[in-house]
Amino acid sequence: MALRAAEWHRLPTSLTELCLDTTLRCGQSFRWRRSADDEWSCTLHGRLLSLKQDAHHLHYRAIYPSHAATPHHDDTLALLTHYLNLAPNLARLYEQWGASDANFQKRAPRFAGVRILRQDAWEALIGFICSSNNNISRISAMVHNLCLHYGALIAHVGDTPYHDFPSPDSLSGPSVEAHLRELGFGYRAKYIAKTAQVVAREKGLKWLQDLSNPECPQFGTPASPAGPLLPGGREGYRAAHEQLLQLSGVGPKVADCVCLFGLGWSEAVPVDTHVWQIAQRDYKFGKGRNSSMTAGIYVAVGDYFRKLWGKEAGWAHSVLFTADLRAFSERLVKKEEVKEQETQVKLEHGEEVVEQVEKKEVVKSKRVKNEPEEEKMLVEVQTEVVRRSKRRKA
DNA sequence: TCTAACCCTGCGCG
DNA sequence: ACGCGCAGGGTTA
Repeated sequence: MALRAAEWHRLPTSLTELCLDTTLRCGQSFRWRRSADDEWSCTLHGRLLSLKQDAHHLHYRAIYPSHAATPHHDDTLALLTHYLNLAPNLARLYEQWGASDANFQKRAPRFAGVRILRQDAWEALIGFICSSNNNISRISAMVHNLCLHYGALIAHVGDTPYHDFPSPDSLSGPSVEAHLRELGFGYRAKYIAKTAQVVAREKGLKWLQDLSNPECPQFGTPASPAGPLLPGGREGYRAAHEQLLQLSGVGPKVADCVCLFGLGWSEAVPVDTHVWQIAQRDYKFGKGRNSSMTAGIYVAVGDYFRKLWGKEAGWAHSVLFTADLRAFSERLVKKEEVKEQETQVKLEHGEEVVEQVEKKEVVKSKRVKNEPEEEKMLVEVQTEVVRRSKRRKA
């Protein structure tokens, strides 16, 4: 029987609830590729998934490998709902974060629809090992190479082949490290090879998957409660983070990325140089010469944001992170000249500090060569802050 | 707790 | 043009 061309399906959604263009480019995942003008494709659970979006609908299509028959009961809708994490009401979450944080309220509107994906834990682990001291476009290229050389071919879009993400087993071979070095992975080659071996032979993939938040487990597993939120995060999150640190190439930041993007721990707040800069610029963390990102500071920043935003702190953090990405700099708030008067109250070193803040936003033009095709003037907003602080006893 | 070294690339500057 | 410094979603020893 002749194979029917894969059909497009659709489900209702708004750009406030899900913005594909932002969500798939914001650096939480590295495998989605543009397969057409407004179409994104990626292999997922043994099939090629393509997505596009208009104002009212998300359109999706699944293509299975030619040797595999299209399953009678296609679970693509369930997979998509799980992967895109469509259950939470995002507009409401944005409202909540904005209500407790004026900075979020100010920056988030241009970055609506950023959704935390529920990625496969193993994929997230390897992807974020690649992310150390690296940029998103090279990380994506590296992950793409991993799939090309070690993952099974799933399907083509036009002439472009799409491969699956490689299993721990297939990255455990004796020559993997040398090969990855040839492919330009640098020192990460060793981390990947070593971690693959440990997961494949020693700990097992189940070990990794069992670190998941039981409230939103890996695709296909039932949910159960995860316990109360503590200042440092729920107990299961703390445990997962600690376990991940055993792996080669996994430090605090990468472990938090895996927790947040691959294991469903929404309170995980990965603090990278970028977030650290945000914390210093917008949340009054120390800017002094000697305020480096120590382990203690790392925890303090995470705890601060968990207290500010609550259980979904990692999600809120991702929105602000996205707002600071160079790739999205054309969306920065553009104002001729704004003067604001705000009164902020916050805790610093156990003291309550009342600040009269005057902000002057100065528009600065800057040329960005990063995106050659859109060689246009991008607007960067620089905020000059004049503070008059008054301390009073708590 | 603090530093340098680590792979590789793209950008800005002299 | 070309070389150099520097940073890019850090981690390791």
